Amino acid sequence: MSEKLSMMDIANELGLSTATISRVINNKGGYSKNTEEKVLEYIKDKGYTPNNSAKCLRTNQSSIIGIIVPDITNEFFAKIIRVINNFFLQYKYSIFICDSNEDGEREEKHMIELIEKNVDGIIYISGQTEVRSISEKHSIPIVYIDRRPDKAEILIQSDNEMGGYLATKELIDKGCKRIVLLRDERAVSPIRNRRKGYLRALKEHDINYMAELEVLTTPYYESAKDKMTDFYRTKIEFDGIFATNDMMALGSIHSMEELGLKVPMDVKVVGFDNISISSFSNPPITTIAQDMDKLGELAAETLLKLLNKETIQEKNITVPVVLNVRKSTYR
Amino acid sequence: MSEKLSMMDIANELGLSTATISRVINNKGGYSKNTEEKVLEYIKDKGYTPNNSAKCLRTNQSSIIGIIVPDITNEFFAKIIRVINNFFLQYKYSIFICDSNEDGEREEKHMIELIEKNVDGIIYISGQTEVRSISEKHSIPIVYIDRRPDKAEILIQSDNEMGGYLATKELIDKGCKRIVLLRDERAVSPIRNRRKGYLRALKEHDINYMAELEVLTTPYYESAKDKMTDFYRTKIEFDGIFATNDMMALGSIHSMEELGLKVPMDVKVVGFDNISISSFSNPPITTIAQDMDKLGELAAETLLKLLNKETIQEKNITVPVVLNVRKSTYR
DNA sequence: CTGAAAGCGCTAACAG
DNA sequence: CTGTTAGCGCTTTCAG
Repeated sequence: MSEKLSMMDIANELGLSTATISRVINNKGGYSKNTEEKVLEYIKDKGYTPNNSAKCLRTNQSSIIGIIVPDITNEFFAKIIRVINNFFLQYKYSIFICDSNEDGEREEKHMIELIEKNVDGIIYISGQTEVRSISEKHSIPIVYIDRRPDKAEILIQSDNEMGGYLATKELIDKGCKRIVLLRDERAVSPIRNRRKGYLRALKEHDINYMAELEVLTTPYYESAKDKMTDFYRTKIEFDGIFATNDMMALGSIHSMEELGLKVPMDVKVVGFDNISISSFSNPPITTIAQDMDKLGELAAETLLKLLNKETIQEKNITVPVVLNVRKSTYR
Repeated sequence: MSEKLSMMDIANELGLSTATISRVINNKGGYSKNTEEKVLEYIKDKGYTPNNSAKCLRTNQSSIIGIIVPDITNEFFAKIIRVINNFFLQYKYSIFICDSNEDGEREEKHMIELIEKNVDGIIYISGQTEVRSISEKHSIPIVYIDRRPDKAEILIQSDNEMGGYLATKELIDKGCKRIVLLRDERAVSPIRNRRKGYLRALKEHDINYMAELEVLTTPYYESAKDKMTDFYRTKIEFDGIFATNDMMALGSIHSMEELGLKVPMDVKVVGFDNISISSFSNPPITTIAQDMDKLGELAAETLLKLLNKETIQEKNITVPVVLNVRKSTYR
């Protein structure tokens, strides 16, 4: 209880100066074994904790890393956060998580918040197509994951093109000829690249791209389901669906089932992300697995290098993806 | 770029004092319309952001709320975080999230971290049975959610007893006589209470409690699945399973299926939490829905009251739960 | 090995 | 309506 202890209190109590206390706490050396013990013991006994604000004000180093994510509720992002958190824990950095709720305005507010908090660096997973320039006025190291804003300096992302390719190829290999691309309507870079992979796979197998097979939706279960139901009613023929994320894939599967079609017999489906639902659903969904651990780890490592003023040669790191074949594409 | 602007810079540039700048920024009144405009414009133009460390050092108010959660990757906790975050956003508080990874030691470290950061208050979802006493040495308002540590002052929790009761009653109503309690092996308070509800439902329906029908496991999919498979091999008869969370329920369903039993025909299953997987799995799982929104909201409101030095009469708030009947308990 | 003292950026009491 | 000033708790330079 009572008031929080300060170094001054300790110094007075022990007949030392704050300088010495500070030295011991940060073990900078230059004090006797005896003083060290005295100080350490006192601290432990009374439960002293340094005042981070004062420290930060003085040193201009907060030892805090900010992370901006579009949706903390999304397992994909939550996993990345966890990895980053674990990584920085060893280096005595704290993580400040900002959930932007897929809202661009809020992202900017969080950006300001992070600057006010004097964070030493930022890992930025943007929900937006373009990131505004606040960051330019302040020279904080930023590493981007997944979404590429126009002026991203350093970007870690999955090999989305390859993912799109593998997903589409899987459908083609399993006999699909008319493959719906059920995609996030936002033209963010991962989606653009997945689409490129889709196109490449079609081309390689001499299947013509048909614009009417491209269905746009917000990236959620409900809207994907509704959109596929609408699409089905247009009577445009199709025998496969490549959805740009797993929740959308699941939505499309449930839509098919409600319409009386069987997955994978009548329609085959591939998703993207490999969130846990994809393996627990019925049928389990064939999907492109992103390596969240690697994504987070690389972002963290890169940011750490930046913080240590090391130079980064690879400003654009791509993490491989893997096709997980499950029941939704069985023959 | 360049160095961060300070109030001093602005004051010099505009021929004012830092006091005036400060007053304008915090709109404390007592300045001319003219100065106000000048200052505000300058700030906007140059992109000044106050230094939170300095402010905090001076005022002893960080405007930060700390949240300690056992697992950020768990949808249940993620949803609560989101609600709390949204709530405090309106009140100009930032949220500092600490993921303890269900690790007691780390919880304590986070506690210290939060104190160092001078957080104004803490919302604490502990993974541990008992919370150590660090918090006692520092008088920070704490609101607990879900898990009750021994000395919790203020606790917000679901009506776990009722949940256990409703879950068990549902199984009994659907004809089950020998109901397995597949429970988290840790004796944390929500689990104890769910168990109490289980016992009450049995008693009310004149079914004897049988210790051999109580199966303990860690609260994850894999271990629950394995434990149920082991249990099945003991040949102890059972026709229903009440699992204390949804992932465990799902694990038990998959175990049953691998063993050749049909859910809900041969065995009926009820889970707890109502995470999204429970509605997307096959079969969809009957479960007890916790009201995460309410839980988070109440915790946030209560903490805010504490911060404003209002007195709390209700130190123990219970949030109702609801039974969601789905396919896993159809007759 | 240790201490004195300045100063990080801000707020608030006081003075005008 | 505005300025002066002290000081929050810490680190660091300089002096001893």
